[in-house]
Amino acid sequence: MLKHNEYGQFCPVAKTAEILAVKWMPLVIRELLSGSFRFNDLQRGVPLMSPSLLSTRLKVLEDSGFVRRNPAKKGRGHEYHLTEAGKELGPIVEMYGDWAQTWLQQKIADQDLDPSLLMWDIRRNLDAAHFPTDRRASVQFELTGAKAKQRRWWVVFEEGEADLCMKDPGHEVDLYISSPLRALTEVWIGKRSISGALKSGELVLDGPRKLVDTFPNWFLLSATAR
Amino acid sequence: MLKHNEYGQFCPVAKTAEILAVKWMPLVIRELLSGSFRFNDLQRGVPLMSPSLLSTRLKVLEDSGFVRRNPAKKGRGHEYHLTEAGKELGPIVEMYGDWAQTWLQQKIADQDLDPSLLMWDIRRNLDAAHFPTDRRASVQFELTGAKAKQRRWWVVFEEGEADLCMKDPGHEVDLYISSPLRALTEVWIGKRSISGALKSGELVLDGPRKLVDTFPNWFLLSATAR
DNA sequence: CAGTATCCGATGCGATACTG
DNA sequence: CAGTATCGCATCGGATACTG
Repeated sequence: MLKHNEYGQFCPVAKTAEILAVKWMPLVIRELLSGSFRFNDLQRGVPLMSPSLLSTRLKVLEDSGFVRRNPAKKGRGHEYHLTEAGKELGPIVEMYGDWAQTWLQQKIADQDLDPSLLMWDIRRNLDAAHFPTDRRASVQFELTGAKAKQRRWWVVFEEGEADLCMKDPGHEVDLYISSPLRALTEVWIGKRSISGALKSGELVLDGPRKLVDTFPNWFLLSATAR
Repeated sequence: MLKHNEYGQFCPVAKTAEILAVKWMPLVIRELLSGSFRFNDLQRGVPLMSPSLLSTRLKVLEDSGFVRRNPAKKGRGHEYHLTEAGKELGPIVEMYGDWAQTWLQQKIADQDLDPSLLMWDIRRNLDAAHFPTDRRASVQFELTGAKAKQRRWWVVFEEGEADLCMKDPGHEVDLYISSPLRALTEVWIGKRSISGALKSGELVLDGPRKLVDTFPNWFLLSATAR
């Protein structure tokens, strides 16, 4: 008997669809490709997916040989890594991004705006190596228009790492960044330019010249925007 | 409220997944890409999909602007054609095929063998222009091992067209082709070579030299095999 | 923290029948 | 021929709670 995700066709397209044309699956793979390998990190990339469902999806990928699950090097739990076959799904997922970027230029829906998802994405792509300081430094984001609890975020650069906090870590802030949630999201995914957002006054950078001017060097945009 | 195929994410990958990560959708698009544009023809490519579901999928594609539906030029009903945006899904679907071809080399399951799907695919890729005859010609396929009712097929070449019949059209047969269903399927999708299948004696061509020798010229393999 | 187990409701989708 | 309408069950998947 045919399982629910099977098509009963020998066509290779159908075989791939049995893996990819399943709810959440492309997003799980996107997360794995983007370098998250702990369960909790993966979850942050798909916050609306229940943990049990994420677990079963990962199991399918593991059983099919596209993900390898190993005991975590540090801490408890496991690490999930794409196998070579799994990594080869990368170009497909990238094309998803490119295609949407080209052909779905409609406005981002309000319900798709998500401060924590945005900040998590941003943090992952910050280039700490190009952040012009050698001591610890702190950047505060303020997403105007977001709910109070998700309005302020702090990124702490330290020893080449960038950590994201939802609570004020208490350090002195070196750079203040303020923007409406929508504007920063649109910049992030490449729908509008940094310079345009600055000119319009929506995106505001407040801090020492050195940090403001180098902003585009260490604030990297999403993969599809680049 | 989020609809069932939506993810609530601004990420372009998620936006494409809302279209493509839906059951049957990649196969419907594959059919549209491969040149079927009548409802019935589309159905022949996804025989296990119910017509009502095919209908709703087509409607989604139409409403999203990836398919255009026009009154049929001949006969009743409509023609479904991909828009430019829809056609741009072609490379993605092709990569599905390539990826499976590279990474899913497991044996074709028995339940995936389907004589009518195979013959329909084959017919669509026959190159009538390279079939070496100027009058009407007839080729009989015998799929040994298939159920009696799907065992024999006839292709009639006439005026540069190739027609597929499940019933003996009564013409004199110019070329007899015989093969186990599995062997012909594997040749078709590129898992094994024509010459290998001939040498092993599984694929047998019986007819005038001219037709036998030119077989690879007009019997074209699936897109992913090429 | 890193997942699993359980529950239950919504709905996706397959089957069948029907209609212009 | 070219689809639509209806029905009903299976299952998908979201929510919650729980455990090592």
